[in-house]
Amino acid sequence: MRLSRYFMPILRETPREAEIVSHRLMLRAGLIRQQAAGSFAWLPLGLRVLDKINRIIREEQNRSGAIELLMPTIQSADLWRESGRYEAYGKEMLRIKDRHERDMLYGPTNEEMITDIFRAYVRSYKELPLNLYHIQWKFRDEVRPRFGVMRSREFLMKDAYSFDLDQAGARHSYNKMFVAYLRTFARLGLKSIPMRADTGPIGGDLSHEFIILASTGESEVFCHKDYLGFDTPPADTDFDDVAGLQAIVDRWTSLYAATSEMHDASAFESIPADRRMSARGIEVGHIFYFGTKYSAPMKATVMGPDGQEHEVHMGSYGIGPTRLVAALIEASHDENGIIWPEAAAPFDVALLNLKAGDGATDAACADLYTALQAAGFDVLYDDRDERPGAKFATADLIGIPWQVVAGPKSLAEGKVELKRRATGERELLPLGDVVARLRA
RNA sequence: CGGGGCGUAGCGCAGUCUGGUAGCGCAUCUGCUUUGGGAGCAGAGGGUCGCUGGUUCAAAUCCGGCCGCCCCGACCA
Repeated sequence: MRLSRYFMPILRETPREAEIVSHRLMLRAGLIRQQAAGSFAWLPLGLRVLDKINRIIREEQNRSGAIELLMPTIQSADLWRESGRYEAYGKEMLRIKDRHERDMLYGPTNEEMITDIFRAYVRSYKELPLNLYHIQWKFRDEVRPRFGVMRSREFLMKDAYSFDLDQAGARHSYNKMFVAYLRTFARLGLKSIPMRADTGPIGGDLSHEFIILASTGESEVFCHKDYLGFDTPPADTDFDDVAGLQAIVDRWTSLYAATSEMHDASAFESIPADRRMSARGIEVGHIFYFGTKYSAPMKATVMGPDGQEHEVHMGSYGIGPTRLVAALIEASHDENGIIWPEAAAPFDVALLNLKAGDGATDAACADLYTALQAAGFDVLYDDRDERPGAKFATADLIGIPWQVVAGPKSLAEGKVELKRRATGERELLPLGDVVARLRA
């Protein structure tokens, strides 16, 4: 993409409304624009990041056996009356009437609707297990939206819903998502730690929040330091291996880890002092098992091998992609701007033409641009007629992992400079070596 | 929902206390010079001062009502 033809409205100064670093940087780098309290337009650069995140989420959901569909944002109140939540859900639910005065709502979540879809088609235990997910906009009318997309009213959510014949099956479904989440966050360059979460009236141990560590995180977390060294389950993990998955989950839940709400000081104190870690974190995922909470009132049943109808055991599993964008920035930035992990970066390489308009420099950049694209890299080519300083500042701000800097000075020797955004390391290398170096 | 704060040019701000014809920086446009860490000079354009009543000869400024946004707390992915 040629920057001169792109739409990337960066801000030199920080808008007043932004307090936390991710919000400031998202506005400055032209990722989002606020349209109302807790409601944001995703500008081209931000949308690229969101798409990258969604792609990884999809790959890992699919790998675990979950199946994607897409449900509407506007739902009928009738379904929610069936589950009893139309009355139970508070003012966070945005209630709407259509032209016929029918009660509608903008979905804050989709348990009722997915249960309706399930019960309409699934009759037999032989069709289980089943896990259906979608990535769809949600709306929760928060009393006080804040921190940009970290806590907005409209937000994107990947929500998956599992259906099983019994609790043992549901546990395995839960474990699949548990492992898929570990892999998803790891691929985004994040260290996530599953922490026991409140299971509400259901009880049991099947609810975890996935927390990533960031010094500016919203909540205080306490955990055993050894989690930092745990390996991520590999790509070839067998999701049908019940015992194997359980072993992974057991390991990842074997040590103490809790947010302040679930914190047990005495349990924490029993960890050797040098293994204790208290830090700040951001919740990026939440999974839980809730049994027959919806299948019972909504009569979602299947015929079991015993010839009896069984209410299915369900679980739901959420990740907030829009919130993840902010979380990535909170976890990775410096005073100059964003530092994207390669997997989520809007572009792979920023190509800086330090003297646009100069024949030799333009020609060298054009060649590099073509070669990098041919090699499969997403390249943002800064071909604007700007001073070098402005280009460096822009590239640092938007956080593209690699900068290829081409100016008359180095080109005179047939070389360009390669800078790694994360570390600031620079190296001079011959024009022809750039593609190979980036591939390494 | 309780407490606090802020609405003046695209962005960041001054001006409000003490009423008197709306200003600064950045950005934008034109021209020239410049080109390895947010350039210089010269010129230009851009504002119903959030909205609405009122007081006054006169309101960004004083008074009332409303709207929007932000921060802290309670609540949440």
